[in-house]
Amino acid sequence: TLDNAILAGTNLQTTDLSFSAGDTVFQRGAPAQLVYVVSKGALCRFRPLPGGRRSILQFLFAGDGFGYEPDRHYRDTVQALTNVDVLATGQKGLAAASKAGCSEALFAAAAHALVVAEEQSVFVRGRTAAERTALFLLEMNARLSANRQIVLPMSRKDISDYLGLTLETVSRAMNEFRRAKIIEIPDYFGRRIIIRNKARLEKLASDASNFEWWKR
Amino acid sequence: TLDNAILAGTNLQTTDLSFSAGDTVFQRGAPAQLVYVVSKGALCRFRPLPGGRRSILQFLFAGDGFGYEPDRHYRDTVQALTNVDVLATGQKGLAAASKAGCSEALFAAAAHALVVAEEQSVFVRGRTAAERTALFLLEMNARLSANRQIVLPMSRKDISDYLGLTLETVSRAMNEFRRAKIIEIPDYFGRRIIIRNKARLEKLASDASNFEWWKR
DNA sequence: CGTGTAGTTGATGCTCCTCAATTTTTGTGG
DNA sequence: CCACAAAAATTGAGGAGCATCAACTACACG
Repeated sequence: TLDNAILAGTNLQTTDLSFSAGDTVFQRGAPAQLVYVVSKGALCRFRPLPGGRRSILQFLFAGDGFGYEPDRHYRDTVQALTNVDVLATGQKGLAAASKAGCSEALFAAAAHALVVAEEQSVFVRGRTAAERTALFLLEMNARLSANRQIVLPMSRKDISDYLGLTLETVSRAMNEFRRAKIIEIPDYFGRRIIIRNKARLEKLASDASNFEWWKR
Repeated sequence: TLDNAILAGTNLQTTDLSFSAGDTVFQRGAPAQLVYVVSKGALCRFRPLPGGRRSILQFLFAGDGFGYEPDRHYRDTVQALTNVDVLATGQKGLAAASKAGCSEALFAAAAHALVVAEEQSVFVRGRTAAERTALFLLEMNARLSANRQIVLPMSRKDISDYLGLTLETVSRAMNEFRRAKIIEIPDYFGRRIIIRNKARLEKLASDASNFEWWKR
């Protein structure tokens, strides 16, 4: 949301770009040249960890911005989960623009992004696998539900790297929800999900203090 | 560090305040009226969790700022760990000051605070108890070591709430370090600590990608 | 039809949490 | 200064939860 404000406040020249599923938009450590906004599709922003694991910090959907860095280099890697269209513009112009007029809005956006990041770090702690999975489903429901069903753009491994679990544990948690009639997973290829009992899901996720931190 | 910049950029009237060990400076949910900077002593900023547990987001030492909120209410509780002196000023004047001149510096500070929060959330994940404890000791070493020894102002419980572990696990980890001659714990509860083998501590903490994220 | 991929399911073990007892240090009152 | 209680830390035994390893199933692709 910080990146959104940065792009919104500018009337700079932008470029349309497309990536295929699996493409890397940029890698951690590369010189930070562009700032992006998602037009269509889904991506993830992550940090590679020792041992072939990843820590996924954020899933990115239409309207989400990414790629702004206070320093010269990208701190995370961003990869496309599906085919995506993005809007990009250079960082150099942005620095000038921020000095110009819209720095008040920029500060508000940065402060808000900080709040979101802290809330997220609170909620990952000390929670059980079921609680985190329930929270994840509610978050995805809020962001990409269409006529009462969710189509997850990410694999079980992606979810597990986001929640700090293994893909087996995520799979088990989801199928326990299914057996308990809380959700439905129509296809065997388990990406389409229908929430049957949102109240119970919220109860599971609750205890987790504020389970609505992702609402902007 | 966000709060620091906010106070640094202002020439507002400030008040000196003192708190005793254990005092609550403000509670989550209370109307946010003041912004603070620590002059002397140590505090912690935390979120109460269901089950009598806490998630400690930050330990605060001399020079650290806290209490700035984009919204009307404090999102966390802040408690004094030792006797502390703080400097405080009202938030109303700050809003005006930020609109005036120093918003560029404010944005930079907010963006930097965001980076720190994200780095921290990465490092809490997926690490073992020993890795986290090693990281904690290195962080405290960087922040409050005096002639080669650290005097921790916080209890084992505080540390465990910061690292997302139990106090027993923290105690065990520390004493394993002691047995392995990595650190020394002479006396005075377990609060005085001398690092004997910093290299090995860093090796333990490493794997944890960037183990120096706390250096401003 | 095979091959590859993503997901599910099961068995086993390790790490850390829980509960409980003991030791060490601090503080208080005689 | 010493005895006593309270607080903080250490240590141990047992158990819960998740990771790991491994097999198996359904679907997609040529």
